[in-house]
Amino acid sequence: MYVAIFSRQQGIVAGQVNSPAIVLQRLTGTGALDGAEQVIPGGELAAAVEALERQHPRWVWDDTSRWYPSLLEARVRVERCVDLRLSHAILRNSAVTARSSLATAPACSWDRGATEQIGTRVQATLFDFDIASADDVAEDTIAEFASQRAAIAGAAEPARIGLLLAAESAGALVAAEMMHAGLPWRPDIHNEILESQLGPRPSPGQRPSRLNAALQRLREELDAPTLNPDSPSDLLRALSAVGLMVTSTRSWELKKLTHPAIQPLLEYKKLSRLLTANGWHWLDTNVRDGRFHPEYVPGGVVTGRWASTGGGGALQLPRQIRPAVVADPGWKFVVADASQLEPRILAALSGDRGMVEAGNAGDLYAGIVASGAVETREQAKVAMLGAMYGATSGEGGRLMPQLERAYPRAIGMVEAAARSGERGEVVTTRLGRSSPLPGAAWRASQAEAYGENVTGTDVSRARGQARSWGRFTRNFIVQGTAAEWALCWMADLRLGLQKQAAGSWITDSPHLVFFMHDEVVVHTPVDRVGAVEAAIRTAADEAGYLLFGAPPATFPLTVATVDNYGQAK
DNA sequence: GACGGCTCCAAA
DNA sequence: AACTTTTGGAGCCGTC
Repeated sequence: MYVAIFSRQQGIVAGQVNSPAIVLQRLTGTGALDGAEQVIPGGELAAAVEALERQHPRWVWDDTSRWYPSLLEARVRVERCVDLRLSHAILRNSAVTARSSLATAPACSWDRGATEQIGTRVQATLFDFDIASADDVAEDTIAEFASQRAAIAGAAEPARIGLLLAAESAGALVAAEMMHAGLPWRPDIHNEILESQLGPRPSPGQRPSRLNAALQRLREELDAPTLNPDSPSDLLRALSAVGLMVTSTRSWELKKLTHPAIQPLLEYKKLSRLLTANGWHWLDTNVRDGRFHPEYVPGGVVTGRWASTGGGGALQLPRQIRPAVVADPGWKFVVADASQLEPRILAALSGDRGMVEAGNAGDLYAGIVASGAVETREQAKVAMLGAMYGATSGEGGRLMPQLERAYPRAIGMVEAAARSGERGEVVTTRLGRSSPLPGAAWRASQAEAYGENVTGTDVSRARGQARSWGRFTRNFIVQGTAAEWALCWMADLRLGLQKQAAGSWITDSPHLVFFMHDEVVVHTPVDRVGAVEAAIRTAADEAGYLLFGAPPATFPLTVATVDNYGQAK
C-alpha cells in the first residue's frame, strides 16, 4: 500500500491565502489513484500519519528531509517511504532505465538539487498566488511516482533497481532519525582533550598557549619572526631560506627532512588542525544538550555514498576526539564495521571464486598471500588497493600482473570498468546506479586529440584525462556497490531494531546514532547489547544475500561494545 | 567585501 | 613532483 503525501494551496480568494492543506492519497503500485483523497489542515499532519502508519503503508513524498524531521519532532515514526527526489536522481542516470520516459524527458524540477528545490517549491506553495502553479507542484508527486514505477517495471531486472530505490529511501529515513537522535557527546571530555593538547581555552582572537609556543619555536628556528605557517608560500620561502628545498608543505613531505624547525612545524600543523576543525568553536556550534546533530546528505556522493554538510564534518570525525562520544549512563555503544568491505565487494561482484574463498578464510589479505599470488600481507593490501584505485606505478602497480594472474575475473572486471570510462562510457553498480558521463571539456579534449594539427602535448593531456576518468569509473563500481551493501545493511538493521523496540520511541530503545561508509554505531541500554549485536550481524548477512544471492561471499563484521567511541578500534 | 581557486588535512 | 578514489571545511590569496 502506497500513500502519497503532498501540500496544496487551498481557498485562495482574491489574493487571500490560507495556510496550505496536506493531501493524503492512497495509490496502487503503478501510481493509479486508489480511493478518495484525504485533505487535512497542516497542523493535523502528524496525527493523520500516525493513524495511517498502523497499516504499514509506504509513504510517497518528494523529499524525506522536507517531511520527516517535523514528524519526528512530533514523535511520529514511519516504517517505509519512497523518496522521489533521491529515486529520480538514480533513475534519471541509470543505464538500466535509460530508455524510460522518465530518463528521456527534458530536465524538470525533480532534477534540481535538494536545497534549491526546497527554496523554490516551498516558496511557491506558500507565497505564490497563481493557483495553477501551486496545484502543479502538488499533483506532481503522484505523476512522478507513476513515472518512476513505469521506469522500474521497464528495466530488464526490476527487482535490482527496485531494491536500490527502497534502500536509498530507507537510508533517508535513517539519516533523519540519526539527525533527530543525535550522537551522545560530552563537552567536558572534549574540552579536556583540547586543553591537554592546546592548553587552556584562550579568550576570543587569542592563540592557545601550546599552539603559540610551537609557533614561537618555529619562528626562531627559521629566523623568521613574522612567519605565518598557514600561508604555504610564506612557509616555502622561509624553509628555502634555511636550505630546506621542498615544493610542498604537506606533513608527510616535511617528515622526510632533518632540521630543528621541522618538529615545531609539524607540532604547529597538528595543533592548528585540531583547533580549526574540532576546537572550542566547533564544540559551541555543533553540540547542544549533550548531542552532536550532524547533517547527513544521503546520495550526496556520485557513487551513492552519503556526504555530510553544515560544518560538523560528521564523516571526517577524527579519531583524536572520539573519546568525547560517550554513551549515556546505563547505555553502551555497539560499534560494527564491515571488515575489508571494498575488496570483498569486488570479489563478490565479479564472481571471482578464488578471491571469494581467500576472503572466506577470515582475513582476505592473508588469504591472498596463502594462495601464493604475493608474498606478504602488506603486498596483498597495496596490490588490492591498486586494483581498486588504478595504481599505475609504485609497488601497487608493480604487483598488478601477479594479482591479475591469480584473480583474473576480479581484476578483469575493474580493468573493463576503467576501459569503459576511458572511452567516455558509463559503468553501473550491482543494483543499477550508473556513473555520470564525463563533461563537455573532457569530450572536447578527447575529440581534439584525434583532429588535425595536434601536438604531442594535446595527445598526452587527452590521454591523461582519459586515464583519470577511467580510474574514477574503475573505483565507481566498487565504491558504489559497497555503498549499496551498506545501505541494505543499515536499512535491515533499522527495521530489526524497530521490531525489537516493540513500540517504544526511537531514543528510548536501541537506535542508530552514527554511520560512516562501512561502520555503524548503535546506542543501546546495557541489557540489550546481545540482541543488538545479533541484529547487526543478521542485517549484514541479509545485505550480502540481497545483493549477491546465497553465499559463497561473506561479509564479516568487527563488533565492539564500548562506553566511548574512542575505545572502538 | 564577495567569490572562486588553491593547498592542506580529516575520514572511508 | 607525482603518477590511487570519493568527500567537507578552514585558511590563504588573487580577482572582481
